Amino acid sequence: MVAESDPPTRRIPEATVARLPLYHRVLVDLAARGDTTISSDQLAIGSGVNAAKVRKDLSYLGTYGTRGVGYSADALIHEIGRELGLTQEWPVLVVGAGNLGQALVGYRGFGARGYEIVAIVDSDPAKRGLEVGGLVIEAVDEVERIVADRRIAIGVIATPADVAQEVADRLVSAGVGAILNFAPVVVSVPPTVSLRKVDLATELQILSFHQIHKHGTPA
Amino acid sequence: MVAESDPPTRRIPEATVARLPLYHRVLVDLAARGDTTISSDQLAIGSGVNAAKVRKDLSYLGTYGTRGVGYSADALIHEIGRELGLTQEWPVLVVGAGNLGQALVGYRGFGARGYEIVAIVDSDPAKRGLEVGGLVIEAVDEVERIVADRRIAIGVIATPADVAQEVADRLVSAGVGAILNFAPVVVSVPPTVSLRKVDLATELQILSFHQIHKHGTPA
DNA sequence: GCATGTGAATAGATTCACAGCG
DNA sequence: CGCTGTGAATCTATTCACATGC
Repeated sequence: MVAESDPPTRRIPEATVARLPLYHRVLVDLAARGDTTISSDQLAIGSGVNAAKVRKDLSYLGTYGTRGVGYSADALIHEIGRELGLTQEWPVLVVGAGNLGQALVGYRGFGARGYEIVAIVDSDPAKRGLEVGGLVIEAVDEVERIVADRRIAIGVIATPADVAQEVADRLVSAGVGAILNFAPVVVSVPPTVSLRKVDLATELQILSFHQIHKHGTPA
Repeated sequence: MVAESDPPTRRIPEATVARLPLYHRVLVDLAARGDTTISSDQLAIGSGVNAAKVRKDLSYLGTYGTRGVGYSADALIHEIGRELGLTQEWPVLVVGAGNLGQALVGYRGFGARGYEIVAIVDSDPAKRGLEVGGLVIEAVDEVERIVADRRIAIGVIATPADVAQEVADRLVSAGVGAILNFAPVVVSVPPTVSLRKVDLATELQILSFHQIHKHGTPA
C-alpha cells in the first residue's frame, strides 16, 4: 500500500492567488462579527464571486471545510494568511517621494498589517532630510544599504516613468525580490523577481472603453 | 454577392482591452522617436508581451497593418485611441480627500491626457473649502449637482472601506457610469455601471505569496 | 439534509505555425 | 522575402452538477 502522508499541496493557480487576499479580508470581517463557521455561499456573497469558484479556490489549499457545515473561519484565516505570508513582517521601501510616494507613506497600515513602509528615498537632493509620515527622505544612493540593513524584500516604484527601469534595476541588484510598479511604463526584471503593476491611466482608459461600448453604441 | 461593407468590428476580448492602453502608450513613445512604421515585434518588446498576442489583439480592431511591412504608427494610435475613448474628455470626480484623494488630484495629467479631475468632495466639514491641487474640496452633498453640471461619467472612490458602498450607490444614482474603487472592499453596482478596483494591500499580498513560494520553498 | 470537494464540460486566453500578401 | 493575419492546438480558468461524507 502507498502511504499518503501530507496533503500534496497542489500548485495554486495564479487566478486563485489573486483572490486569496479578498477571501482573507472577507473572512476576517465575518469572524469579527462573530461568525465562526462560514459557507462558500457566504464567502461568495462577501467577495462578489461565484460560490463554486470559492470552493475550487479553497480546495487548492487543502481540506479546511466540513461537508454539510461549512468552513471554520479561524482555520481558513490562518491557512490563507500562511499562504500569503501574512504571518511575517514585510518591510517595504518606496522609491520616489513625489505626490504618490508621500501618499503611500501616509497611507498608514497600507490597508493591511505586516506591510510597513520603513524607508523612502528620492533622487532630488532638495527633498533629502524632509520628513513625511514619520520617515525621513533619504538619498537614492542609500538603496543598497537600506535593503541590506532592513532586510527589504519588496520595493515600490513611485517615480516618473523615465527612471522607472533604472530604479527597478537598482532594486533588483540590491537584492529586492518583489517590486510593485506605479510608474506608467513596462519595466523588466529577471524571472526570479516578482513584479506587479498598478496603473491609474490604464484603469481609466479601460473604464472609458466600456463607457463608449455600452451595449447600444452611443454617439 | 454579399457586399461586405464596414469591418464587422468583432467583439474585443476583455484581456485585449486591458492591453490596448499599453500598446497605445508604447506606440506614442515610438512615434515620438520618429518611427512611422512599427512591427508587431517592436510593439511586443516595448510592451513586454508576445508578438503573436500583439497581432491577435490588433486584429480585433480591424486591419491596420501591411504584410511584409508593419503597422502605421499614426493609424494605430488613432484607432486604439478611438476605441479607448481618448478622443473625448473624461472629467473625473474624486470622493474622499484623504491622503490618497489628495495625491490623485495632485497627480496632474493622471498619466494620461483627457482624464482630468475636475472636482473632489469629502464628508468631513473641516476639510470643506480647503484647496488641494487647484481644486476646492466640496461637500459630499454636492455630488449629484457636480455630476450633472460637469457631465461626470467616471467617479473615483478614495474613501475608507466602510463608506465605499454608500459612496458607490450615491455615484450611481447621480448618474456616473464608471467607477474606479481604491477602497479595500468589494462594492457592488448595477450591471450597467463599469467598475474597476485598485487595491494596494492585495497587490502586496500577491507579491509576498510569490516570495514565500519561490521555487525551492524557503524557511 | 446540506454544503463541501471535485471530475467533467465549457468558456476564454495564449501560443503555435503557416498561409497570404504586399 | 518579411511581417501580418488567423485557423488550429494548447493551456488556463470558470462553471456545472453531483457524488461524498459529516
